[in-house]
Amino acid sequence: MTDDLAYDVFARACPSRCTLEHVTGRWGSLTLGALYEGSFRFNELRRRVDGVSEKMLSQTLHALERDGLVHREAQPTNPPRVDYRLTALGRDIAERLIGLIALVEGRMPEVEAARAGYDAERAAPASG
Amino acid sequence: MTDDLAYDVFARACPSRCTLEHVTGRWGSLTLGALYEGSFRFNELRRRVDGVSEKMLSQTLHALERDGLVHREAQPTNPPRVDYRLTALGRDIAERLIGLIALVEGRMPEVEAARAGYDAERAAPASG
DNA sequence: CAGTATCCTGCAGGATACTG
DNA sequence: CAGTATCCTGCAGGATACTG
Repeated sequence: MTDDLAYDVFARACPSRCTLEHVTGRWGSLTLGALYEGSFRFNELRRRVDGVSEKMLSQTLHALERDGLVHREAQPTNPPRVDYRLTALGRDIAERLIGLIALVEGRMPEVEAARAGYDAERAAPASG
Repeated sequence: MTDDLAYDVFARACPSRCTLEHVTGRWGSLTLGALYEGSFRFNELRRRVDGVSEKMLSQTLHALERDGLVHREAQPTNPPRVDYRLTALGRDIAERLIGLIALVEGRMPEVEAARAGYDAERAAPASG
């Protein structure tokens, strides 16, 4: 049993914050985003979720499956075929998450401008 | 200069993902949530954002200020008084974030049920 | 293919002490 | 009060090897 305990420890400290972390976390959000596009097999997901390792994808999918956001369907063939897709709940949450991401992305010009201003102020503190 | 470089390094890898991480990250989300309630001073925020250390609150506020989500207003009195509040952009983003959180919290019964099912299946694999 | 098991490292972030 | 500077540690998460 890898570090399956990870979410147990987490679970102890969090009812919903835990799920939120699965949803908004680095790999969680990217995985939900990928699965919002459709159903995928493990290695398809690995390719879609840029930069994710086997271990982290596996861990992320387990967490999301346990939370009831992702459905895992395994065919007992050889070689095995496993498909992952969002549940209804997962789709609802992914939608909101994507909404938040879209909002932030749409406002990036403002963010970039703020950053430029902030940095400029630090570079030339005399002008204040 | 503490680890101010942290967000520079980040910034190199991310245009919007970086901001997203500030928004959805552990302290970022809690800080936005707290500031959505009103304007607060540094130590007021420390008390409201449960469990945050001085260092992390300072770092978080800097990141959010730089991104243009939080406005910092310092009075040059002695002792100093500094107030933090959301900008218009910060409010828009906080609203969406809170919407996501509310959705997840509202659906926690489903999540808990899914977890119970998942765990039960693991505990008694014979019943499958 | 779809994972799990081990080992290892960087860095988020806590604790503590200090400053204008 | 509102922070910054230093030091230190646990753990997220990568790399690699292995399995049904």
